[in-house]
Amino acid sequence: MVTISDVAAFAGVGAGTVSRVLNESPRVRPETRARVLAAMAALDYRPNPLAQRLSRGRCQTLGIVVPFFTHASAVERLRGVVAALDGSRYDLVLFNVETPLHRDEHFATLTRSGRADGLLVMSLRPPPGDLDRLIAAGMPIVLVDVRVEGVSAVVTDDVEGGRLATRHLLDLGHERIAFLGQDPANPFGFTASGDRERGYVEVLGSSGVDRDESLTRYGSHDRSVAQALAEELFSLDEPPTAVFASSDVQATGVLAAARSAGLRVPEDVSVVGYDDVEISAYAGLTTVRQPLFESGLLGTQILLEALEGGAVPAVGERVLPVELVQRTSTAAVHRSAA
Amino acid sequence: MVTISDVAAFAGVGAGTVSRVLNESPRVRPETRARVLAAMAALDYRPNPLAQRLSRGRCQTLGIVVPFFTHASAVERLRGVVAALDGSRYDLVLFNVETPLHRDEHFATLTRSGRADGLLVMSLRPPPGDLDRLIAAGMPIVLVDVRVEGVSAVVTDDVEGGRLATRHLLDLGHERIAFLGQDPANPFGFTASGDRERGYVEVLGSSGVDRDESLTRYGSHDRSVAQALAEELFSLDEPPTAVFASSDVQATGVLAAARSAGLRVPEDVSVVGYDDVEISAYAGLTTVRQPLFESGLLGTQILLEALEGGAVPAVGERVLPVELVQRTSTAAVHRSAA
DNA sequence: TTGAAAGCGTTACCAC
DNA sequence: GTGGTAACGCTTTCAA
Repeated sequence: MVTISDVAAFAGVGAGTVSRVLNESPRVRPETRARVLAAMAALDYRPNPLAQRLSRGRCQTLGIVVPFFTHASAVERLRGVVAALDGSRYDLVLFNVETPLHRDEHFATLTRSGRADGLLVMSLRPPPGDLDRLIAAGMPIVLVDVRVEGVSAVVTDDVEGGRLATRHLLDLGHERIAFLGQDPANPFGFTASGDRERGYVEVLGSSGVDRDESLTRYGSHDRSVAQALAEELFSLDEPPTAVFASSDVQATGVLAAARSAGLRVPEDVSVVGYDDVEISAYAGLTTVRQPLFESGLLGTQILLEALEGGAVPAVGERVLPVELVQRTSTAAVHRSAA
Repeated sequence: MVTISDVAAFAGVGAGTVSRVLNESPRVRPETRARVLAAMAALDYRPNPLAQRLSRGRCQTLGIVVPFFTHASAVERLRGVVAALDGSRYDLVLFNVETPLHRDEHFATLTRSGRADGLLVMSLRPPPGDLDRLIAAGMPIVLVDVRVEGVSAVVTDDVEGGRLATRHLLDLGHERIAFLGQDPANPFGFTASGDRERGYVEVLGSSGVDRDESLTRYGSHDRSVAQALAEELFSLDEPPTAVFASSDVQATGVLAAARSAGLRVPEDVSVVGYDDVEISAYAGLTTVRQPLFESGLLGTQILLEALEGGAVPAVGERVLPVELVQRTSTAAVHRSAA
């Protein structure tokens, strides 16, 4: 393994000079630089990243904490992260979270800094103690899809998204609109589904439509779970004429349930999803689009800026827009059915 | 920042002893250990990973090189990788590849070792020069979904997969079977699609069915591209009665094309995919299942073993099984249509 | 069993 | 401009 002092000896200079050449310092005479470069080439020298990192006190790494990274929406966000990192000198290390214990373990190890120079946290609230420790240690942190007082974040307005979906269904004449989402009291403290539900409840209320609590179902993010819940809804004495699912994956579960119940979409039942992931266009799903890719991209860019700037980033919140994307899973309510 | 010598001073021992406690060496008297542990707790000491890595000469990191990591099949493999890494002390750093240039850049930086202690390479052939350099440097490497002489690999038999799909369609009485896949002369040198095509050609031949070259279409992995290609096929004077697509994503494009051409699946046309990703069950797609999750898991386990063992791993090839999964997108050919 | 000290390969400060 | 030389914080060898 050829080291910096080998190069220095070969070129007849000091190690410091080689380092300066390496780091493109202007304080090196051109001829010296040339000699050093020649030596590096001759010896096929590669600086040892480990030594650089220790010496600089930075590990050239961005940590991404993401729950259920295989979910379509998470993958889409990660795509944005990777795009933002492309061409930068930072490595991306992935911390997947499937359980609250997982989350705590990751944050515990991350507070022993040196594993990441900056942190992008998706959808989940870091444990307060660890968060304080990280902030105190000067670790730049950007949140995506979750907000915490005093931390920069890229978010969307989930309540508004819930309103958009519900208003769309009301406009089509639906009144028996089911909501299928995640229990607001989930172990991770995810708030997105609950916020969308709030938008749904709010719009129902302001439209003078009584909310029928029996049309609300909570379950995990699995398609199969959503399908089972939707089958329950469809077998009610007075089934819903429309279902608002708080994610597209769940919405496809609803579509599958409709199919197995012999219901036509959108003739017999309308379905609205949330996210607009890749599968949604294929499924013809009307949905609320949130800019997933952009959220990952922007969050990472903010983080990189903070890292380059050196200073602690100004805390700020960027709100990305949501919009309704109309496809073929929604239509005017079929009055005779009701 | 509290360091190892702070702890040593506090506990009244040498730094070496603290290190031994840290690394669970048995050569520490219990009472000494207790004193050191107390000191660490009192000072809230966290070892600096950067220093540990430099000193040990290992960076506790696994590099994963993966083309198009957002593709469903890649995500599923990554899920296996993450599962295998869960609980290990290794970080996962992700190198996404979208272009041949991308690939070369990643391998070039990786050869300056110190960014990863081991490498898992998916689906693509490392540039020979870099590969030799990496192997010479003693970097453990495991390939998944690709084989290179002299390197450990986890693979499946894609030719056999192609045979399974084709035989299934022949058994159903189809003879005009289209193949929709990737150009064997693609810039990455991906071979999976080409191998599946070989299986297809082979079985057609051995069954005495003439292969109609006009029923072969090549395109990128996008659903929309596959859909367009399938639309071409369906508008032929003598359209195919079945399509074998070399991935499930492409197969769903075929399904969409059938839908837009007014063809019923499977009554008018049968479709077989490949991979068995999550969406396939939802789409009711008959497909050739390959163990994606398992391939990532096993590849990573082999890599970890090599890393723990210290020695260069024995070069070996693990072949995972493929199987036909029958769903509702295939049926006996409708003779009257032909 | 333990302490002292020599690495690990850079960077960065301080003279010259 | 450049060389010499402390750091950086840990692991590990060598004595004791």
